[in-house]
Amino acid sequence: MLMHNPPHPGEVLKELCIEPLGLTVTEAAKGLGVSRKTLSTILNGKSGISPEMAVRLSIAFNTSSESWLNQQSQYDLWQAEQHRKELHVTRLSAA
Amino acid sequence: MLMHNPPHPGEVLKELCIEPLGLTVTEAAKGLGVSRKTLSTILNGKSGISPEMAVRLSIAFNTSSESWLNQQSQYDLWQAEQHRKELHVTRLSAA
DNA sequence: ATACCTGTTACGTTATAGGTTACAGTCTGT
DNA sequence: ACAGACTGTAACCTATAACGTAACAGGTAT
Repeated sequence: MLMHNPPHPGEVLKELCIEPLGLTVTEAAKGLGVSRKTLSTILNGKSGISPEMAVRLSIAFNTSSESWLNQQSQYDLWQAEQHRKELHVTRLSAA
Repeated sequence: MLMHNPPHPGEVLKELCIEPLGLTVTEAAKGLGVSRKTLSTILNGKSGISPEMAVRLSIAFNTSSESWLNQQSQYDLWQAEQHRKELHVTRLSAA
């Protein structure tokens, strides 16, 4: 289980890829083959990185698609773990 | 990038958790706090393991939620990678 | 000031996880 | 043998989220 709130992958994308290369949202979106809106919502943490988007990012930035999707998974999982106590789940053992 | 088609997480869940413990779908669903249908569709590969479901599984089977969600990510990513060629993405470098 | 480009928001579409309910098959107990 | 309870699954509906198109507000340059 993770200890600290992982950053939203869109934040990482912005700081590690978009800004260092001096790319605008428009340019990056065009390169990724998505609308400006789609990229914008990701960068602002409004939506997550889908599996297909992870592949797009891997092509555009020559990275691994796994790293992008794993970041998203860690983020989603941390959110879900916050409600662990509220889930009515019982330990399961041999019937 | 993964080389081989990863199994659907539901298949793993069935073979590693449900069947070894001799649990029925009904019993397991009750323990997990979800409907029989929800568990059934997962076991049959009709739906994936959501972040919340990963946490449920981690509680019920005393495992890590990460392992479940990562399995799902690997599965989803492999599907997305199959269409890598069809995505119109261009390499992005400094503007 | 007028035209263009920026990023973002509003709206509609589509896909999917989830619950409730209904169904078909399989036991079990009279 | 059959009535009842249980099994897993399918049908139907709802909620959430990713995506595109189009409209918007804020700049900048001509």
